Amino acid sequence: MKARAKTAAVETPAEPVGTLQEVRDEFIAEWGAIGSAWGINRTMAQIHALLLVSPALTTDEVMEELKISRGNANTNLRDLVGWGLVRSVVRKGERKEYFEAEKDVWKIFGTIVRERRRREISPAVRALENCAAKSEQLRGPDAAAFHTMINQLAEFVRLADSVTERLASASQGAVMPWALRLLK
Amino acid sequence: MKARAKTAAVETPAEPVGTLQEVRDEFIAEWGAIGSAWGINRTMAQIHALLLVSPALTTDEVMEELKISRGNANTNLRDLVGWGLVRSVVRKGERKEYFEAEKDVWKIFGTIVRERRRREISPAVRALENCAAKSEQLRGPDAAAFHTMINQLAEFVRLADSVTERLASASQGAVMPWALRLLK
DNA sequence: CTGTAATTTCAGAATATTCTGAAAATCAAG
DNA sequence: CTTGATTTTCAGAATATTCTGAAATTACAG
Repeated sequence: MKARAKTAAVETPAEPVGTLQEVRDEFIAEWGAIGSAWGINRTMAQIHALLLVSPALTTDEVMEELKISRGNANTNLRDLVGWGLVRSVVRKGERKEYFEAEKDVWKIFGTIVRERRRREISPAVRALENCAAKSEQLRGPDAAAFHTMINQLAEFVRLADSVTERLASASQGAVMPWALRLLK
Repeated sequence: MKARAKTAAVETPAEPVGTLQEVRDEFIAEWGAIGSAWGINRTMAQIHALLLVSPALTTDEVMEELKISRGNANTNLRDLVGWGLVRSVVRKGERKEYFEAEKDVWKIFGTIVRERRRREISPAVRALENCAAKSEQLRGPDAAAFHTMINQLAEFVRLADSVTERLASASQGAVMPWALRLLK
């Protein structure tokens, strides 16, 4: 049960910082909070966190660790697979399905950016360009001001869309020097 | 009521694209949807959209346009002012307060990035660094793997934090060439 | 096939978020 | 002060989201 090194009990004179189990749980809770601040379902983010710091786990192990129902675990694991953040692996000779998270932070970042672009930015671009096109037809002073504003927004979001497209497909090696340049 | 150019009724042989009123409402609905996809309250995003394409409005005008209650309008207007996306202006001789949106898209972008960094990224950095520090103390093979993962995440998020800090305070003139370089 | 483990689905329950409307507080002019 | 316009607050209602648990389905070994 205890995931402590065997020597720990006899020394460690300083204040205890918590067991691996405790720090792991803290991380899972934090990552869940971070996820929900960014529009990702809290449980999904917690499962993701758990898998980031675990070997491949089964649905039952995830249920047990996070104390969640089978339906909840199944749905969110599927969603994570859908995002491309988790893959399911089958071990030969076993019926059960195991789930394993991608652990390369740059790949994780690329996947999230790509998915959010696809699901949220690109539709927004289309919607704004549609409004911009319609406002083009309108005449009158109010329409002119409206048209100007919409066009500025559309142009800006289009630029953001292009930038995220590049970011999503770039590798760490490509992004780092670029980030460092920005940081002076 | 009709915000159409006076000539429109006699020509416009092509299919009508909608009145200014209609396109404006479409834009407000779209911007609301975009906002909620990014973790911003839908009504807040709609009020923001309305103010983006309007002159300064009073609380009552916002209520009327969006068909929302006084409490709702007041709270969300205050939040927008808190974000720095809207300012309240007082006209001499009038008691009522008017609300006016910042209309420079680059300033809007900077404000949003700065606020999200302050409210969401920076706390995440602190939380992760806290976990990283605690995991440092732990011993054992499981702890080592855990520690490695947490450190990679912490380092990555720290980089993201720095980049957004720069982005938030940069002007259009500074960001554009940098974005264009990225786009080849 | 048959039996059983594993997975998926989904109606209703539990939670969380947002909104309303009216009362309370604030403010400024007289 | 007093009055009336304006703004703020917040309890309860309405809505939206997420979760549970068990039944239905699927998949596979024998």
